[in-house]
Amino acid sequence: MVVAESEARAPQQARAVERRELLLRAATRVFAERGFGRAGMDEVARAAGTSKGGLYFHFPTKQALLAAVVSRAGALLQRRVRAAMERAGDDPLARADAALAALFAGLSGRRALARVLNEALAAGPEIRAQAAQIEDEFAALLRPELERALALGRIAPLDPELAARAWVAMAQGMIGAWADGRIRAQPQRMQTEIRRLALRGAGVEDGIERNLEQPESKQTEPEHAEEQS
Amino acid sequence: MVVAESEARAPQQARAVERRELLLRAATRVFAERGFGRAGMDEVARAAGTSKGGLYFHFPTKQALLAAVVSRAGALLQRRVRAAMERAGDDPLARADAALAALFAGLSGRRALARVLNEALAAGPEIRAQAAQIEDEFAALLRPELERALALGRIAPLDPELAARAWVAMAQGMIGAWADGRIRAQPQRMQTEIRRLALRGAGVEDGIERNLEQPESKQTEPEHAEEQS
DNA sequence: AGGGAAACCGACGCGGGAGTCGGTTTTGCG
DNA sequence: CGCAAAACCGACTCCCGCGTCGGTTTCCCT
Repeated sequence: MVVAESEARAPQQARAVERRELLLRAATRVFAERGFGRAGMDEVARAAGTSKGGLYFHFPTKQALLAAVVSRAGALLQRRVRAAMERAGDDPLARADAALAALFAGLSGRRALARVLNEALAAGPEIRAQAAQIEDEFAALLRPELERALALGRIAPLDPELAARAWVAMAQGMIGAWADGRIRAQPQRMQTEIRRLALRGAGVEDGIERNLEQPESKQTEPEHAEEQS
Repeated sequence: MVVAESEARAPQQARAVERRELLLRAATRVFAERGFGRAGMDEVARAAGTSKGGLYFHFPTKQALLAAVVSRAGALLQRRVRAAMERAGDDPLARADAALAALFAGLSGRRALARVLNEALAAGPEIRAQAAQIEDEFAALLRPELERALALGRIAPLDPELAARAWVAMAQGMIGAWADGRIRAQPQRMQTEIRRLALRGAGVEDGIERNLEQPESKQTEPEHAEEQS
Protein backbone atom coordinates (compact mmCIF):
# COMPACT_ATOMS: atom_id res chain seq x y z
CA MET A 1 0.00 0.00 0.00
CA VAL A 2 1.35 3.39 -0.98
CA VAL A 3 1.72 5.50 2.11
CA ALA A 4 1.33 8.94 0.63
CA GLU A 5 3.36 11.31 2.76
CA SER A 6 0.87 13.49 4.45
CA GLU A 7 3.15 16.38 5.36
CA ALA A 8 4.25 18.98 2.87
CA ARG A 9 7.86 18.38 3.89
CA ALA A 10 9.69 17.05 6.89
CA PRO A 11 10.05 19.88 9.40
CA GLN A 12 13.65 20.81 10.01
CA GLN A 13 13.57 23.06 13.00
CA ALA A 14 12.78 21.87 16.47
CA ARG A 15 9.98 24.34 16.99
CA ALA A 16 8.30 23.17 13.81
CA VAL A 17 8.15 19.62 15.09
CA GLU A 18 6.38 20.68 18.25
CA ARG A 19 4.05 22.83 16.23
CA ARG A 20 3.20 19.99 13.95
CA GLU A 21 2.37 17.77 16.88
CA LEU A 22 0.28 20.56 18.34
CA LEU A 23 -1.63 20.85 15.10
CA LEU A 24 -2.28 17.13 14.97
CA ARG A 25 -3.61 17.14 18.51
CA ALA A 26 -5.87 20.09 17.81
CA ALA A 27 -7.08 18.55 14.56
CA THR A 28 -7.88 15.30 16.33
CA ARG A 29 -9.96 17.15 18.87
CA VAL A 30 -11.75 19.36 16.38
CA PHE A 31 -12.46 16.61 13.88
CA ALA A 32 -13.70 14.40 16.68
CA GLU A 33 -16.13 16.83 18.17
CA ARG A 34 -17.28 18.68 15.08
CA GLY A 35 -16.87 16.01 12.43
CA PHE A 36 -14.46 16.13 9.54
CA GLY A 37 -16.92 17.55 7.08
CA ARG A 38 -18.18 20.34 9.28
CA ALA A 39 -14.86 21.37 10.73
CA GLY A 40 -13.02 24.13 8.93
CA MET A 41 -9.30 24.53 8.48
CA ASP A 42 -9.53 27.94 10.08
CA GLU A 43 -11.11 26.33 13.08
CA VAL A 44 -8.36 23.77 13.44
CA ALA A 45 -5.73 26.45 13.11
CA ARG A 46 -7.31 28.58 15.79
CA ALA A 47 -7.75 25.60 18.09
CA ALA A 48 -4.02 25.05 17.82
CA GLY A 49 -3.33 28.69 18.55
CA THR A 50 -1.90 29.26 15.10
CA SER A 51 -3.06 30.45 11.71
CA LYS A 52 -4.38 28.98 8.52
CA GLY A 53 -1.18 29.75 6.69
CA GLY A 54 0.84 28.04 9.34
CA LEU A 55 -1.40 25.02 9.15
CA TYR A 56 -1.01 24.85 5.40
CA PHE A 57 2.70 25.03 5.78
CA HIS A 58 2.62 21.64 7.46
CA PHE A 59 -0.23 19.96 5.62
CA PRO A 60 -0.88 20.61 1.97
CA THR A 61 -4.56 19.78 2.12
CA LYS A 62 -7.43 19.03 4.43
CA GLN A 63 -7.44 15.41 3.39
CA ALA A 64 -3.75 15.16 4.11
CA LEU A 65 -4.34 16.57 7.55
CA LEU A 66 -6.95 13.94 8.30
CA ALA A 67 -4.67 11.27 6.92
CA ALA A 68 -1.91 12.36 9.26
CA VAL A 69 -4.31 12.45 12.18
CA VAL A 70 -5.53 8.96 11.46
CA SER A 71 -2.05 7.65 10.96
CA ARG A 72 -0.92 9.12 14.24
CA ALA A 73 -3.93 7.70 16.05
CA GLY A 74 -3.26 4.27 14.65
CA ALA A 75 0.40 4.38 15.58
CA LEU A 76 -0.44 5.54 19.09
CA LEU A 77 -2.87 2.74 19.68
CA GLN A 78 -0.70 0.14 18.11
CA ARG A 79 2.31 1.00 20.19
CA ARG A 80 0.16 0.56 23.25
CA VAL A 81 -1.23 -2.75 22.18
CA ARG A 82 2.16 -4.10 21.18
CA ALA A 83 3.63 -3.06 24.50
CA ALA A 84 0.82 -4.74 26.39
CA MET A 85 1.37 -7.94 24.45
CA GLU A 86 5.05 -7.75 25.17
CA ARG A 87 4.40 -7.40 28.85
CA ALA A 88 2.01 -10.32 28.81
CA GLY A 89 4.78 -12.79 28.10
CA ASP A 90 4.61 -15.81 25.86
CA ASP A 91 1.30 -17.42 26.58
CA PRO A 92 -0.88 -16.80 23.52
CA LEU A 93 -4.08 -16.50 25.49
CA ALA A 94 -2.51 -14.01 27.86
CA ARG A 95 -1.20 -12.05 24.93
CA ALA A 96 -4.52 -12.00 23.12
CA ASP A 97 -6.29 -11.02 26.30
CA ALA A 98 -3.81 -8.24 26.95
CA ALA A 99 -4.12 -6.97 23.40
CA LEU A 100 -7.88 -6.75 23.62
CA ALA A 101 -7.66 -5.02 26.97
CA ALA A 102 -5.10 -2.53 25.73
CA LEU A 103 -7.12 -1.76 22.63
CA PHE A 104 -10.19 -1.18 24.73
CA ALA A 105 -8.33 0.92 27.26
CA GLY A 106 -6.61 2.93 24.57
CA LEU A 107 -9.86 3.79 22.89
CA SER A 108 -11.88 4.45 26.00
CA GLY A 109 -9.07 6.52 27.48
CA ARG A 110 -9.38 9.06 24.70
CA ARG A 111 -12.72 9.23 23.02
CA ALA A 112 -11.34 11.61 20.45
CA LEU A 113 -9.25 8.86 18.94
CA ALA A 114 -12.21 6.55 18.66
CA ARG A 115 -14.36 9.25 17.14
CA VAL A 116 -11.81 10.35 14.61
CA LEU A 117 -11.33 6.81 13.41
CA ASN A 118 -15.04 6.53 12.81
CA GLU A 119 -15.07 9.86 11.05
CA ALA A 120 -12.35 8.67 8.74
CA LEU A 121 -14.50 5.74 7.69
CA ALA A 122 -16.84 8.21 6.04
CA ALA A 123 -14.43 10.67 4.46
CA GLY A 124 -13.66 9.36 1.01
CA PRO A 125 -12.24 6.09 -0.26
CA GLU A 126 -8.53 6.74 0.31
CA ILE A 127 -8.86 7.70 3.94
CA ARG A 128 -11.48 5.08 4.49
CA ALA A 129 -8.97 2.51 3.32
CA GLN A 130 -6.39 3.90 5.66
CA ALA A 131 -8.65 3.77 8.69
CA ALA A 132 -9.81 0.32 7.71
CA GLN A 133 -6.23 -0.79 7.51
CA ILE A 134 -5.70 0.16 11.12
CA GLU A 135 -8.56 -2.08 12.07
CA ASP A 136 -7.03 -4.81 9.98
CA GLU A 137 -3.72 -4.45 11.73
CA PHE A 138 -5.27 -5.04 15.11
CA ALA A 139 -6.97 -8.12 13.82
CA ALA A 140 -3.65 -9.22 12.36
CA LEU A 141 -2.05 -8.74 15.75
CA LEU A 142 -4.66 -10.84 17.46
CA ARG A 143 -4.91 -13.60 14.94
CA PRO A 144 -1.56 -15.39 15.34
CA GLU A 145 -2.11 -15.60 19.06
CA LEU A 146 -5.45 -17.23 18.53
CA GLU A 147 -3.84 -19.60 16.07
CA ARG A 148 -1.20 -20.58 18.56
CA ALA A 149 -3.75 -21.00 21.30
CA LEU A 150 -5.76 -23.13 18.94
CA ALA A 151 -2.76 -25.30 18.10
CA LEU A 152 -2.07 -25.74 21.78
CA GLY A 153 -5.63 -26.81 22.37
CA ARG A 154 -6.22 -23.97 24.77
CA ILE A 155 -9.36 -22.79 23.01
CA ALA A 156 -12.28 -24.33 21.23
CA PRO A 157 -12.25 -24.74 17.45
CA LEU A 158 -12.86 -21.44 15.70
CA ASP A 159 -11.79 -19.45 12.70
CA PRO A 160 -8.91 -17.29 13.98
CA GLU A 161 -9.35 -14.62 11.35
CA LEU A 162 -13.02 -14.16 12.00
CA ALA A 163 -12.69 -14.40 15.74
CA ALA A 164 -9.97 -11.77 15.75
CA ARG A 165 -12.18 -9.51 13.69
CA ALA A 166 -15.06 -10.12 16.00
CA TRP A 167 -13.04 -9.12 19.03
CA VAL A 168 -11.93 -5.90 17.42
CA ALA A 169 -15.44 -5.14 16.23
CA MET A 170 -16.81 -5.71 19.70
CA ALA A 171 -14.35 -3.37 21.35
CA GLN A 172 -14.74 -0.70 18.74
CA GLY A 173 -18.49 -0.82 18.52
CA MET A 174 -19.07 -0.73 22.23
CA ILE A 175 -16.62 2.10 22.74
CA GLY A 176 -18.47 4.00 20.05
CA ALA A 177 -21.76 3.62 21.84
CA TRP A 178 -20.15 4.45 25.14
CA ALA A 179 -18.45 7.56 23.81
CA ASP A 180 -21.86 8.91 22.78
CA GLY A 181 -23.18 8.31 26.26
CA ARG A 182 -25.56 5.63 24.99
CA ILE A 183 -24.07 3.11 27.39
CA ARG A 184 -23.98 4.18 30.98
CA ALA A 185 -21.72 1.44 32.29
CA GLN A 186 -18.27 2.33 33.49
CA PRO A 187 -15.43 1.42 31.16
CA GLN A 188 -14.07 -0.92 33.80
CA ARG A 189 -17.27 -2.92 33.85
CA MET A 190 -17.53 -2.94 30.08
CA GLN A 191 -14.03 -4.19 29.80
CA THR A 192 -14.49 -7.10 32.15
CA GLU A 193 -17.74 -7.99 30.43
CA ILE A 194 -16.18 -7.88 26.97
CA ARG A 195 -13.36 -9.97 28.26
CA ARG A 196 -15.74 -12.58 29.58
CA LEU A 197 -17.75 -12.69 26.38
CA ALA A 198 -14.67 -12.89 24.22
CA LEU A 199 -12.85 -15.52 26.21
CA ARG A 200 -15.90 -17.64 26.82
CA GLY A 201 -16.77 -17.23 23.16
CA ALA A 202 -13.40 -18.73 22.40
CA GLY A 203 -14.21 -21.67 24.61
CA VAL A 204 -11.97 -20.77 27.50
CA GLU A 205 -13.42 -22.18 30.70
CA ASP A 206 -14.25 -19.46 33.16
CA GLY A 207 -11.63 -20.58 35.62
CA ILE A 208 -8.72 -19.94 33.35
CA GLU A 209 -9.41 -16.26 33.18
CA ARG A 210 -7.98 -15.87 36.58
CA ASN A 211 -4.63 -17.15 35.46
CA LEU A 212 -4.22 -14.20 33.17
CA GLU A 213 -2.76 -11.14 34.78
CA GLN A 214 -5.04 -8.15 35.04
CA PRO A 215 -4.74 -5.72 32.14
CA GLU A 216 -3.52 -2.17 32.56
CA SER A 217 -6.28 -0.77 34.67
CA LYS A 218 -7.86 2.47 35.83
CA GLN A 219 -5.87 4.77 33.61
CA THR A 220 -8.43 7.46 33.17
CA GLU A 221 -5.93 10.04 32.10
CA PRO A 222 -7.46 13.27 30.79
CA GLU A 223 -8.46 13.47 27.16
CA HIS A 224 -5.52 15.45 25.85
CA ALA A 225 -2.81 13.65 27.76
CA GLU A 226 -1.41 11.89 24.72
CA GLU A 227 2.12 10.73 24.85
CA GLN A 228 4.05 12.00 21.88
CA SER A 229 6.45 10.97 19.17
CA MET B 1 -36.90 12.19 20.99
CA VAL B 2 -38.29 14.62 18.47
CA VAL B 3 -38.78 12.86 15.16
CA ALA B 4 -38.48 15.79 12.82
CA GLU B 5 -40.59 15.02 9.77
CA SER B 6 -38.14 14.52 6.99
CA GLU B 7 -40.43 15.07 4.03
CA ALA B 8 -41.62 18.46 2.91
CA ARG B 9 -45.16 17.17 2.99
CA ALA B 10 -46.95 13.87 2.72
CA PRO B 11 -47.32 13.02 -0.97
CA GLN B 12 -50.93 12.88 -2.05
CA GLN B 13 -50.84 11.36 -5.48
CA ALA B 14 -50.01 7.74 -6.15
CA ARG B 15 -47.22 8.51 -8.59
CA ALA B 16 -45.55 10.76 -6.05
CA VAL B 17 -45.35 7.95 -3.55
CA GLU B 18 -43.53 5.73 -6.01
CA ARG B 19 -41.27 8.57 -6.91
CA ARG B 20 -40.43 9.21 -3.34
CA GLU B 21 -39.51 5.60 -2.79
CA LEU B 22 -37.43 5.71 -5.95
CA LEU B 23 -35.59 8.73 -4.66
CA LEU B 24 -34.90 7.09 -1.33
CA ARG B 25 -33.50 4.02 -3.04
CA ALA B 26 -31.29 6.09 -5.28
CA ALA B 27 -30.11 8.23 -2.39
CA THR B 28 -29.25 5.14 -0.39
CA ARG B 29 -27.13 3.86 -3.24
CA VAL B 30 -25.42 7.13 -3.98
CA PHE B 31 -24.74 8.02 -0.36
CA ALA B 32 -23.41 4.54 0.23
CA GLU B 33 -20.98 4.45 -2.63
CA ARG B 34 -19.90 8.07 -2.76
CA GLY B 35 -20.31 9.09 0.85
CA PHE B 36 -22.78 11.63 2.14
CA GLY B 37 -20.38 14.52 2.07
CA ARG B 38 -19.12 13.97 -1.44
CA ALA B 39 -22.43 13.11 -3.03
CA GLY B 40 -24.34 15.99 -4.54
CA MET B 41 -28.06 16.48 -4.70
CA ASP B 42 -27.85 16.74 -8.46
CA GLU B 43 -26.20 13.36 -8.50
CA VAL B 44 -28.92 11.75 -6.44
CA ALA B 45 -31.59 13.28 -8.61
CA ARG B 46 -29.99 11.99 -11.79
CA ALA B 47 -29.46 8.55 -10.26
CA ALA B 48 -33.19 8.43 -9.66
CA GLY B 49 -33.90 9.52 -13.20
CA THR B 50 -35.41 12.77 -12.05
CA SER B 51 -34.33 16.34 -11.46
CA LYS B 52 -33.04 18.45 -8.64
CA GLY B 53 -36.27 20.36 -8.42
CA GLY B 54 -38.23 17.17 -8.20
CA LEU B 55 -35.97 15.94 -5.47
CA TYR B 56 -36.43 19.13 -3.49
CA PHE B 57 -40.13 18.81 -3.82
CA HIS B 58 -39.98 15.70 -1.68
CA PHE B 59 -37.14 16.57 0.68
CA PRO B 60 -36.57 20.11 1.87
CA THR B 61 -32.88 19.67 2.51
CA LYS B 62 -29.94 17.35 2.07
CA GLN B 63 -29.91 16.51 5.73
CA ALA B 64 -33.59 15.69 5.63
CA LEU B 65 -32.96 13.36 2.73
CA LEU B 66 -30.31 11.50 4.66
CA ALA B 67 -32.56 11.39 7.68
CA ALA B 68 -35.29 9.81 5.61
CA VAL B 69 -32.84 7.33 4.12
CA VAL B 70 -31.60 6.31 7.53
CA SER B 71 -35.08 6.07 8.93
CA ARG B 72 -36.16 3.87 6.05
CA ALA B 73 -33.12 1.65 6.43
CA GLY B 74 -33.76 1.22 10.11
CA ALA B 75 -37.41 0.40 9.59
CA LEU B 76 -36.55 -2.11 6.89
CA LEU B 77 -34.07 -3.93 9.06
CA GLN B 78 -36.22 -3.83 12.10
CA ARG B 79 -39.20 -5.31 10.37
CA ARG B 80 -37.01 -8.18 9.27
CA VAL B 81 -35.59 -8.78 12.70
CA ARG B 82 -38.97 -8.63 14.38
CA ALA B 83 -40.41 -11.05 11.88
CA ALA B 84 -37.56 -13.48 12.42
CA MET B 85 -38.07 -13.33 16.16
CA GLU B 86 -41.75 -13.93 15.69
CA ARG B 87 -41.07 -16.99 13.59
CA ALA B 88 -38.62 -18.31 16.17
CA GLY B 89 -41.36 -18.94 18.70
CA ASP B 90 -41.18 -18.43 22.42
CA ASP B 91 -37.82 -19.76 23.45
CA PRO B 92 -35.69 -16.75 24.38
CA LEU B 93 -32.48 -18.26 23.11
CA ALA B 94 -34.04 -19.18 19.81
CA ARG B 95 -35.43 -15.68 19.52
CA ALA B 96 -32.13 -14.00 20.31
CA ASP B 97 -30.36 -16.27 17.90
CA ALA B 98 -32.86 -15.56 15.17
CA ALA B 99 -32.62 -11.83 15.77
CA LEU B 100 -28.87 -11.87 15.44
CA ALA B 101 -29.07 -13.96 12.31
CA ALA B 102 -31.69 -11.72 10.75
CA LEU B 103 -29.71 -8.60 11.54
CA PHE B 104 -26.65 -10.09 9.99
CA ALA B 105 -28.49 -11.34 6.95
CA GLY B 106 -30.29 -8.06 6.50
CA LEU B 107 -27.08 -6.10 6.53
CA SER B 108 -25.04 -8.48 4.42
CA GLY B 109 -27.85 -8.82 1.92
CA ARG B 110 -27.58 -5.16 1.05
CA ARG B 111 -24.26 -3.56 1.68
CA ALA B 112 -25.69 -0.16 0.84
CA LEU B 113 -27.78 -0.21 3.97
CA ALA B 114 -24.80 -1.03 6.12
CA ARG B 115 -22.71 1.66 4.50
CA VAL B 116 -25.29 4.35 4.76
CA LEU B 117 -25.76 3.69 8.44
CA ASN B 118 -22.04 4.16 8.97
CA GLU B 119 -22.08 7.30 6.89
CA ALA B 120 -24.82 8.70 9.04
CA LEU B 121 -22.65 8.27 12.12
CA ALA B 122 -20.37 10.96 10.72
CA ALA B 123 -22.86 13.47 9.38
CA GLY B 124 -23.65 15.85 12.16
CA PRO B 125 -25.05 15.37 15.65
CA GLU B 126 -28.75 15.10 14.81
CA ILE B 127 -28.38 12.39 12.22
CA ARG B 128 -25.71 10.69 14.23
CA ALA B 129 -28.20 10.43 17.06
CA GLN B 130 -30.77 8.99 14.72
CA ALA B 131 -28.45 6.32 13.38
CA ALA B 132 -27.24 5.55 16.86
CA GLN B 133 -30.81 5.10 17.96
CA ILE B 134 -31.31 2.39 15.40
CA GLU B 135 -28.38 0.54 16.87
CA ASP B 136 -29.90 1.02 20.30
CA GLU B 137 -33.20 -0.40 19.17
CA PHE B 138 -31.61 -3.61 18.05
CA ALA B 139 -29.85 -3.93 21.36
CA ALA B 140 -33.16 -3.24 23.05
CA LEU B 141 -34.74 -6.01 21.01
CA LEU B 142 -32.08 -8.48 22.03
CA ARG B 143 -31.80 -7.59 25.65
CA PRO B 144 -35.12 -8.87 27.05
CA GLU B 145 -34.52 -12.22 25.42
CA LEU B 146 -31.17 -12.48 27.09
CA GLU B 147 -32.75 -11.49 30.36
CA ARG B 148 -35.37 -14.19 30.04
CA ALA B 149 -32.76 -16.76 29.08
CA LEU B 150 -30.75 -15.68 32.07
CA ALA B 151 -33.72 -16.03 34.40
CA LEU B 152 -34.36 -19.49 33.01
CA GLY B 153 -30.80 -20.44 33.66
CA ARG B 154 -30.21 -21.16 30.00
CA ILE B 155 -27.13 -19.00 29.77
CA ALA B 156 -24.18 -18.12 31.98
CA PRO B 157 -24.25 -15.01 34.14
CA LEU B 158 -23.72 -11.88 32.05
CA ASP B 159 -24.86 -8.31 31.76
CA PRO B 160 -27.77 -8.46 29.30
CA GLU B 161 -27.41 -4.86 28.22
CA LEU B 162 -23.73 -5.13 27.46
CA ALA B 163 -24.00 -8.53 25.87
CA ALA B 164 -26.77 -7.33 23.59
CA ARG B 165 -24.62 -4.39 22.58
CA ALA B 166 -21.70 -6.67 21.98
CA TRP B 167 -23.70 -8.86 19.66
CA VAL B 168 -24.90 -5.94 17.63
CA ALA B 169 -21.41 -4.47 17.49
CA MET B 170 -20.00 -7.77 16.31
CA ALA B 171 -22.47 -8.13 13.49
CA GLN B 172 -22.18 -4.54 12.40
CA GLY B 173 -18.41 -4.34 12.55
CA MET B 174 -17.81 -7.55 10.71
CA ILE B 175 -20.28 -6.67 8.02
CA GLY B 176 -18.50 -3.38 7.60
CA ALA B 177 -15.19 -5.08 7.04
CA TRP B 178 -16.77 -7.60 4.74
CA ALA B 179 -18.54 -4.97 2.67
CA ASP B 180 -15.18 -3.37 1.94
CA GLY B 181 -13.81 -6.68 0.79
CA ARG B 182 -11.40 -6.82 3.71
CA ILE B 183 -12.81 -10.14 4.80
CA ARG B 184 -12.88 -12.78 2.13
CA ALA B 185 -15.08 -15.27 3.94
CA GLN B 186 -18.54 -15.96 2.61
CA PRO B 187 -21.39 -14.40 4.54
CA GLN B 188 -22.71 -17.85 5.34
CA ARG B 189 -19.46 -18.82 7.04
CA MET B 190 -19.23 -15.53 8.86
CA GLN B 191 -22.71 -15.94 10.14
CA THR B 192 -22.17 -19.40 11.55
CA GLU B 193 -18.93 -18.24 13.13
CA ILE B 194 -20.52 -15.20 14.72
CA ARG B 195 -23.27 -17.38 15.96
CA ARG B 196 -20.83 -19.74 17.57
CA LEU B 197 -18.86 -16.94 19.19
CA ALA B 198 -21.97 -15.21 20.45
CA LEU B 199 -23.72 -18.26 21.82
CA ARG B 200 -20.62 -19.74 23.36
CA GLY B 201 -19.81 -16.32 24.75
CA ALA B 202 -23.16 -16.46 26.48
CA GLY B 203 -22.25 -19.80 27.98
CA VAL B 204 -24.49 -21.95 25.81
CA GLU B 205 -23.00 -25.40 25.50
CA ASP B 206 -22.19 -26.22 21.90
CA GLY B 207 -24.77 -28.96 21.72
CA ILE B 208 -27.70 -26.70 22.28
CA GLU B 209 -27.06 -24.75 19.13
CA ARG B 210 -28.47 -27.56 17.13
CA ASN B 211 -31.82 -27.28 18.82
CA LEU B 212 -32.29 -23.86 17.36
CA GLU B 213 -33.78 -23.81 13.92
CA GLN B 214 -31.50 -22.59 11.17
CA PRO B 215 -31.86 -18.90 10.41
CA GLU B 216 -33.22 -17.59 7.13
CA SER B 217 -30.47 -18.74 4.81
CA LYS B 218 -29.02 -18.15 1.37
CA GLN B 219 -31.07 -15.13 0.55
CA THR B 220 -28.57 -13.38 -1.64
CA GLU B 221 -31.12 -11.26 -3.35
CA PRO B 222 -29.68 -8.52 -5.56
CA GLU B 223 -28.73 -5.24 -3.97
CA HIS B 224 -31.70 -3.20 -5.04
CA ALA B 225 -34.38 -5.77 -4.38
CA GLU B 226 -35.75 -4.01 -1.35
CA GLU B 227 -39.29 -4.70 -0.34
CA GLN B 228 -41.22 -1.52 0.00
CA SER B 229 -43.60 0.33 2.26
C1' DA C 1 -63.25 19.45 -20.82
C1' DG C 2 -61.20 22.70 -18.19
C1' DG C 3 -59.37 24.67 -14.29
C1' DG C 4 -56.86 24.44 -10.15
C1' DA C 5 -53.61 22.13 -7.39
C1' DA C 6 -49.99 18.88 -7.03
C1' DA C 7 -45.76 17.34 -8.98
C1' DC C 8 -41.81 18.22 -11.45
C1' DC C 9 -38.12 20.73 -14.06
C1' DG C 10 -33.38 23.02 -14.57
C1' DA C 11 -30.99 27.46 -14.93
C1' DC C 12 -29.34 30.74 -11.70
C1' DG C 13 -27.39 33.08 -7.05
C1' DC C 14 -25.21 32.96 -3.31
C1' DG C 15 -22.49 31.56 0.83
C1' DG C 16 -19.00 29.17 2.78
C1' DG C 17 -14.87 27.27 3.03
C1' DA C 18 -10.55 25.23 0.85
C1' DG C 19 -6.50 26.75 -0.83
C1' DT C 20 -3.21 30.81 -2.39
C1' DC C 21 0.10 34.35 -1.99
C1' DG C 22 2.75 38.31 -0.88
C1' DG C 23 4.56 39.72 3.12
C1' DT C 24 6.53 39.25 8.06
C1' DT C 25 8.91 37.00 11.80
C1' DT C 26 11.96 33.57 13.54
C1' DT C 27 15.89 30.55 13.33
C1' DG C 28 20.32 28.70 12.29
C1' DC C 29 24.86 29.72 10.80
C1' DG C 30 29.16 31.93 9.39
C1' DC D 1 25.70 40.95 13.60
C1' DG D 2 23.59 39.98 9.21
C1' DC D 3 21.56 37.26 5.84
C1' DA D 4 19.34 33.41 3.76
C1' DA D 5 16.11 29.97 4.44
C1' DA D 6 12.56 28.08 7.18
C1' DA D 7 8.35 28.96 9.49
C1' DC D 8 4.38 31.47 9.98
C1' DC D 9 0.62 34.91 9.10
C1' DG D 10 -4.16 36.42 7.41
C1' DA D 11 -6.64 38.84 3.81
C1' DC D 12 -8.23 37.53 -0.56
C1' DT D 13 -9.85 34.48 -4.52
C1' DC D 14 -12.45 31.29 -6.56
C1' DC D 15 -15.06 27.23 -7.07
C1' DC D 16 -18.42 24.03 -5.80
C1' DG D 17 -22.70 22.63 -4.47
C1' DC D 18 -27.03 23.65 -1.70
C1' DG D 19 -31.14 25.64 -2.16
C1' DT D 20 -34.43 28.85 -4.87
C1' DC D 21 -37.73 30.18 -8.11
C1' DG D 22 -40.41 31.08 -12.17
C1' DG D 23 -42.22 28.24 -15.33
C1' DT D 24 -44.15 23.68 -17.28
C1' DT D 25 -46.46 19.31 -17.12
C1' DT D 26 -49.50 15.92 -14.96
C1' DC D 27 -53.26 14.62 -12.16
C1' DC D 28 -57.79 14.83 -10.22
C1' DC D 29 -62.30 16.44 -9.50
C1' DT D 30 -66.65 18.15 -10.91
